[in-house]
Amino acid sequence: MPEPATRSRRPTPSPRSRPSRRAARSGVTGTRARLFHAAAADFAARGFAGANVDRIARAARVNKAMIYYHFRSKSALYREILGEMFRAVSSRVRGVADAGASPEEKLRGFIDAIAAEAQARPHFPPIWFREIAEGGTHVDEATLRDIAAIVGMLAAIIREGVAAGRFQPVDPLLVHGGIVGPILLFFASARLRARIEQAGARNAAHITADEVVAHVHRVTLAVLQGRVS
Amino acid sequence: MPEPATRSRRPTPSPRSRPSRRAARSGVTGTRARLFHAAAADFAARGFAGANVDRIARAARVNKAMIYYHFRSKSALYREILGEMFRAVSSRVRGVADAGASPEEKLRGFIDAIAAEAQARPHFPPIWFREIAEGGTHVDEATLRDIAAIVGMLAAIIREGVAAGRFQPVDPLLVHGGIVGPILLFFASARLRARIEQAGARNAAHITADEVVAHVHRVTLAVLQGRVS
DNA sequence: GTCTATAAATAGATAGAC
DNA sequence: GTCTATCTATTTATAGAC
Repeated sequence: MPEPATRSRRPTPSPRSRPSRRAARSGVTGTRARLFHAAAADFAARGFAGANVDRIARAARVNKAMIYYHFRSKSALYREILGEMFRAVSSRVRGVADAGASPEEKLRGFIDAIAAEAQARPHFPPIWFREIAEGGTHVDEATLRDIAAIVGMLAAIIREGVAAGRFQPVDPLLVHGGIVGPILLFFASARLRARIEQAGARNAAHITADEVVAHVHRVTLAVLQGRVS
Repeated sequence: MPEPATRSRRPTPSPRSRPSRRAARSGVTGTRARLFHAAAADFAARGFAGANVDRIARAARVNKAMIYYHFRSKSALYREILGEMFRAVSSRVRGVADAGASPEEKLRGFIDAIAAEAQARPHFPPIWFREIAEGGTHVDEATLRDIAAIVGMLAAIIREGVAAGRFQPVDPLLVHGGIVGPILLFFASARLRARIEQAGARNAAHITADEVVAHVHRVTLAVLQGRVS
C-alpha cells in the first residue's frame, strides 16, 4: 500500500463540504457521489484489498484520476465510506434514544434503526462484517466513537428500563450481540443463501427481513423482561 | 488473479492424504501444515485478496515456492482452508445430532459445537465473516454441502423436538441466525472490542465466551419452548 | 522436497495538459 | 474539474538447479 504520508491535496473545497454547488447542479449525481457509491459496492463485494480503483472508476463512469482528486487515496476513500456509514447509524439511533418514549419502544426503535440502515445501505452489512474481521484496522477515531456511541445508547436504554422497574439488568454487549448478530448476518448473507438454496438444498427456507426483525424484537424484549431462563 | 486453468501439479501424493509418513516424521510440524496455519492466519487478518503468499511463506519459515508445490495456487490454498473448517464444524455437529439424547440436549450440543469450533480455530470466525460478505465466491461444491448440512442438522433437531411435543415449530434459519450470529460476532470482534475499550469507551463491558454461550443457550431454548412472545 | 531467480501482470498513484 | 500517459512497487506464479 503506497500512499505516502506527505500530502496536501485539493486546496479549494474543505474536506467536509461535499457536493459543491456546482457539482450538485452539473451531472446526474455528481462525480464524487458516483465514485462514493461505486466504491462502496466494490469494497462490500471484494474487501478493502480486493477492491480496485480502476474498476471503481469504470463502474462510476468516471476517470480514475478523479478518485485521487476527490479523495486522497484508496484507503482515505474507504475510511470515508466507513465513517459515513456509522455516522448514519449512530445518528439514527440517537434519534430513537432521544425520543420521549417508553424503554420498550426505544428498544424496538433501536432494533428498527439497525435494520433500517442495513436495508437502506446494502453495502453496510458486508463492509461491517469485513471490518470486524480485520479488527477495525481502517476505523478512524471519530468513527470509533460513533461505534462506541451506538452500544452506549443501547446501554442507556437498558439502564432506563431497569430504573423504571421494567427491564432486568442484562449486559448491554450481550443484548447488542443478540440484535446486531442475527440482523447483520441475515442481510450480509443474502448472496450466499441464494447460492446454497440453488445448489441442491431445498431446506433453506425463505425468510424475509421483516420476519427476522420481528423475531429479534420478540426475543430481545423477552430477554430484558426476564421471560427467558 | 492469474492462476491458469491448465495445471497438473504434484503427481505423487493424492489430494487428500496430507502429512505423508515422511513429512510427518521429518520436521517440527511439516512444511505443509505450517503453511496451512500461517495462511489461515493471514487470510483471517487480511482477507483473501489482502493475504500475501510471500508473507505466508515467511511466517511459516518456508520457501514461497512450497506453496505452489503443496497447493496449486493461492486460491486453492484458501479453498482448502475453507473446506477443512467446514468439514470440522459439520462433522462435530453431526456427532451431536446423531447422539442419542433429548432434543434439548442436542440443541445445547449444537450451540456448543459451533462455539467450540470458533474457539478452537481462532481464524474460523473472521474468515467465515469475510466469506459471507463475499457471497461465498470461494466456496466449492463440497464445502457448500457441508454448510447446508449444518443448517439441515439443526432443522432436524427442531423437527425432532416438535414431533416429541417439546418444541414449537420455529423456522430453522431464524434459530440458526440467533445462534450463529451472536457467537461468531463475539469471537470475530475480539480485536475490535479491545480497540474500542482502549479508546476511551469505559462502557464496553468485559464479557466472556462462556457468558455468551450460556446466554445463547437460554435464549434459544426459550424460543423453541415457546416461552418468548 | 526445497531453493534461487525471474517472468508477467496488476494496481496504486501522479504529472501535466486542457 | 477532468483526462491521458506513465511511473513504480507489489505480487502471483513458474522454470530449473540441487
